[in-house]
Amino acid sequence: MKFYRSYPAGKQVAWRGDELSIVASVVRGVASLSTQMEDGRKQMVGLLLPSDFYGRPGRQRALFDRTAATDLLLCCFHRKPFEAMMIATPHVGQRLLSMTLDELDSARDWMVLLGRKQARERIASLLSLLARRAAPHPDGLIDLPLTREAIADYLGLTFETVSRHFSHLRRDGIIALQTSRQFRVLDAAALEEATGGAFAEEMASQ
Amino acid sequence: MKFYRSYPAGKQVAWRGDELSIVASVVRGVASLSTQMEDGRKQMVGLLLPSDFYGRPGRQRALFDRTAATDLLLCCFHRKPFEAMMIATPHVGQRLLSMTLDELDSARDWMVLLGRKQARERIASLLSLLARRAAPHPDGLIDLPLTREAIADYLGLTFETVSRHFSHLRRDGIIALQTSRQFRVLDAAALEEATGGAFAEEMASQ
DNA sequence: CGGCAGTTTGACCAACATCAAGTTGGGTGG
DNA sequence: CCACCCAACTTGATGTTGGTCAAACTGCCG
Repeated sequence: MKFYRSYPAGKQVAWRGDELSIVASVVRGVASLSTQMEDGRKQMVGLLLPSDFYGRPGRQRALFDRTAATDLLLCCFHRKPFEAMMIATPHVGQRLLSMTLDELDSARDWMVLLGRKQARERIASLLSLLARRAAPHPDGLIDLPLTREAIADYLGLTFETVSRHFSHLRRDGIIALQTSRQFRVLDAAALEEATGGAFAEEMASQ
Repeated sequence: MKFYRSYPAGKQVAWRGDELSIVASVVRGVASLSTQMEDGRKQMVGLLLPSDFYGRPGRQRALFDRTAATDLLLCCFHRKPFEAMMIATPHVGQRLLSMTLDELDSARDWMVLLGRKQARERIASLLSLLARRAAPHPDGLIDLPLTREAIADYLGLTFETVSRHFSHLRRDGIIALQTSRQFRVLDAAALEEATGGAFAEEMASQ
């Protein structure tokens, strides 16, 4: 019933409007959810890191594009049997409800970022998020699983603005860039300060 | 087990961090979910219209402020017994999961609006949303349940920008403003055009 | 050694924010 | 009943942030 699928970095996993025949959870790698407007403007609406779930029990068609941001390994279930299992074993549904509510809170946090934060704050927020969620290498180096363009699409900016503010944060001594895709936090307090305020979600467990 | 509570327009129903002892659904009126950053920047992250549910089964504390945008009537349940009922009758949980997934899709649509749409498109999108969801008066007049400032907080703009673009849409013959809190759609096609693209959510049922 | 995608940086520009007057309209008290 | 008040709204002048356009740089792959 359970099976694995892998996708190379950059590969589109599913398109908006596709039949949603499977649900899945991320085992390794990073996937993104995004939409594109007719004129090409693009907005990422979710970033799926290892352990995150993706799927829409009870829905026929995908509303957003799914892309493998890095090499990606998914643990998949066919949707129909999964839905049957949800009905048979209620606590699966309860667990899924709880995860969905958390995702909703994250989405709302992101709305604050997109609606009110400045470019520098948005980038600091993303770096802070990655520093918390991504497993750092032993030397404190953290992989950036996204290109400048993908970051821009996530933060509602252009890739030029993203690049500029990476440079600013580097010049300010807050982060160091090893390559353009790996960074290190030099001054965690200053980074936190630069985010413009914690996410509401972080208070959830308190 | 079920009881009703009403609040006058403008009244804060609950604050971020409050004990979440009840869950509720909106019977009449409009409520908003919002956060405020330390420096006062405010972002609304959800608008609750009649029939919408609010509450977080399984969560202790509210992460967002809740305010009555208009006079508001809520149908409330104490959280603990409600949670017990969810466990006892699984289809309540399934229904709630489905509603939460829809809300997540709406939130993601709003992220596109906040991240990528221009001021005029944001306002057209909100008017289009209200035209679809709010019951119009027999003569096609639609109530605006929000002040310019609340609209600005929802759309990630300032109230001046909101006011200016209302005027533009009026001058363009797309809408008419009866008072500043009631409008009529004069050219539905042009309004749709001005939104910059449909919400993904609208495709859900297809 | 190209070639090319991804990135950086600069110069300029446009959209929206900010600051600053006015205007409207409903409500209150004289 | 009118005068006043005040919050909500409108409109204008100016400033700032981030977008756009353009050019060069890096590093990886064939």
